[in-house]
Amino acid sequence: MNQLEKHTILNHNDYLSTLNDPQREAVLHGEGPLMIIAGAGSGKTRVLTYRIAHLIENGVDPFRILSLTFTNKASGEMRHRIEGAVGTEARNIWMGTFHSVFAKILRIEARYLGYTSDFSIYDTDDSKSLLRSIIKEYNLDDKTYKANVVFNRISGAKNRLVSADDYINNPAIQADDEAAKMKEIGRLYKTYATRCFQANAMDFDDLLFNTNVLFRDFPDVLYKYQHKFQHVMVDEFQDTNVSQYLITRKLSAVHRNICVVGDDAQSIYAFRGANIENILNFEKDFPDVRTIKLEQNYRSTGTIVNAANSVIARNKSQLKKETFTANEEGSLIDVLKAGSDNEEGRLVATAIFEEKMQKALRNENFAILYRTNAQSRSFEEALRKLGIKYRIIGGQSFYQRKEIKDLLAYLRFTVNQRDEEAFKRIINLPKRGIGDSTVAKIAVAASENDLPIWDVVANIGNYASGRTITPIDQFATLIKSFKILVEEGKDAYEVAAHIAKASGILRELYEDKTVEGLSRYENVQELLNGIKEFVDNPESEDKTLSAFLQSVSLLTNADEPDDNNDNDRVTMMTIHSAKGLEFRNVFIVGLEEDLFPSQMMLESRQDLEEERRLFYVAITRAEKRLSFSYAESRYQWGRLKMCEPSRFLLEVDPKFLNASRILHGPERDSSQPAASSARNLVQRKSTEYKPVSNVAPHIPSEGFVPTDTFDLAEGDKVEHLKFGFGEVTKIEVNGSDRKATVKFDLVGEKTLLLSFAKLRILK
DNA sequence: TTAGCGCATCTTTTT
DNA sequence: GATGCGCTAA
Repeated sequence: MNQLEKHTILNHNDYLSTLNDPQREAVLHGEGPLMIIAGAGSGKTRVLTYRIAHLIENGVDPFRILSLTFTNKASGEMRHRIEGAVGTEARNIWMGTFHSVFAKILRIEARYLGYTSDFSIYDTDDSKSLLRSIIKEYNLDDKTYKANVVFNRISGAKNRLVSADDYINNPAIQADDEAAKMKEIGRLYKTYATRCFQANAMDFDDLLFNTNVLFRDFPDVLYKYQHKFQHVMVDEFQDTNVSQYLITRKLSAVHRNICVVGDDAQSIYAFRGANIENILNFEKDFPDVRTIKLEQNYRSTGTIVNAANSVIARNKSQLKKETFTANEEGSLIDVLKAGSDNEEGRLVATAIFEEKMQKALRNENFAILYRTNAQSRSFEEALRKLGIKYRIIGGQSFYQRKEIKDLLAYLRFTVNQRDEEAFKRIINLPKRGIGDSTVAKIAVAASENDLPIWDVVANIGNYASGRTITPIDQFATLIKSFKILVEEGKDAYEVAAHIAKASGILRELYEDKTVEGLSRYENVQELLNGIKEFVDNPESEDKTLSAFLQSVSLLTNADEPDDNNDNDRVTMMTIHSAKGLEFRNVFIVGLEEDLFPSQMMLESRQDLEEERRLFYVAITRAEKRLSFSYAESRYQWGRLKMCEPSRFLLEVDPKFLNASRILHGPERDSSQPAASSARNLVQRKSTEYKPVSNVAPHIPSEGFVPTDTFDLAEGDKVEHLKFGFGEVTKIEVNGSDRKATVKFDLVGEKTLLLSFAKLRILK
């Protein structure tokens, strides 16, 4: 470290004086286990940053600090801030997400587990696609065995460290599956695991599962890392699952310097196996733990903090914690009520526009938070119309686009010819006349001769004859030529640029002159630029294609290629990805029953508490001003759905709501859903309906009537809040789905889901 | 045997 | 809005 850098180190007085007592105590805590229960906005990241800086100042080698987070965003932010405090030494800290850090370790130790260090990482799409083909091979009904469900069962098992054999031999699990009429899941799990292994591939859960196996079966390896990491820190501890917790516990068993930071009120990943119990178990596993609570909120106004507390207080399971703030009261929470999703978009966009003008704010001061990614559309359109720049985090991320995944599949297959999913993706791309049945034949030949698929492809002449031989042979030659580049030691960019051209991917996209084709071409170019950046970045020590793939497969939405110098944008994202962030003004939108709280969550887990914590997380993102919005109807799958306001609106203590300012825009909505493909437009035309205008705005002051159940019969006369008078022509009951077709005087026939419909029966 | 088209189906959240 | 599946023409 040079003199100048040393100068940037904060001295004790500088930073300690800015902390309150519990914060300072957490920073200065020396050896031994430490648990920090940190409420929202309590300066948690600052404490963690200073703590690490303090350790380094006191002589701890950065190489011997392991700091784990959940998102790339969070770890990038932390690294940046530590660098600000201690200089470039911060780069040496082992810091990253659980998945990226342990992927790195697995890559180093791969041979112990029978993998090579070039192993592929299957993303969720790869996993599901593999499962689909296994389900097909077993001739199981894909209606009962849905890839999604099977995948979730397997994932859940892995997160509890249940191997395929454990799964099959566990009577309780088997009884469970039997009850769900899916007793073959164990077999599917076993085959899935085998196929992943044969493909030299790990899925996301394997990265943690296999780390556990590595540390369990190879004490020497465990010993090495146990001694290496003198200090272990875990951020967002409430979101760790059993698998993650066991890894960190093992790693810190020698030095016992483990510091976990969490807030049980913000645990929102139970669906991924997160286990609040970990917080409770922690005190059992480390009886000498020092527990520090950070309860003062520095982020939000009094109104926001108190409103958040009024919501979370309804949860039964929680640790004792009193969050408070010394900040100003601030303004009340606005409630925006819209007639449709498009109008909701306009109301929010207008509110942003006006607030921006009045208070001279920047776009980046605003965030729109929603429960599901699909909700972003109406806000995009409205913001665009007002000329407000925005960015969307998440959703269909850059790395999930077809053209990107296609090129990445080529790169993956070049590095790892056993990667079955990559193979399936590229064997006939661009079209070279190798169809499904040919691929199936290759697979048969491979399993008959007990060889990897690639061995058959590379020597296709020995296994088949006929017309398909030529294109397969050409494909094999192509891949071999790519491999040679890698072996010659060319860097990731050189290889990738060559592959993009030689594979024909670029040419095919270039010839597609449609708007979509153009943007795909640009996306591929952008990926190549990204690879160039990776290669040119002095921080990446390993510039091989393999290293690039490892880093890129763990990137997701948070790490979109940046639009650089243009950061003044309104941010839109799901509440899940908003955790850890803060914005001056926040809009929580789509506050409708069954959307937020999500219907699925209520049906499958009966867990309203997690949804409520999610609401709590959303509220506490706001610094100065908070708005809620909901729509009375919204398009879903090309259909109009009637909505009830969310019960969560009622759970906020009304004294924090600005009920007098409930906004209601004019309903002159043509409600044309955005049509991206002509094909779907034709399909949608048949269900098109004419909107009705002028619904009397009703103000939810007293509360909302809970959804009624109706005893409808054909021939009943009904009144609908929005469509007027009508007569029921048909009733359909399909499981929990109850649909009524009603012929309205004004708008013709409508099919309504009864749970959503605002219907009144006329006697 | 492959490629292309129309149809049906399913939607939570993330690494 | 997106994706998989099955039918049909070449």
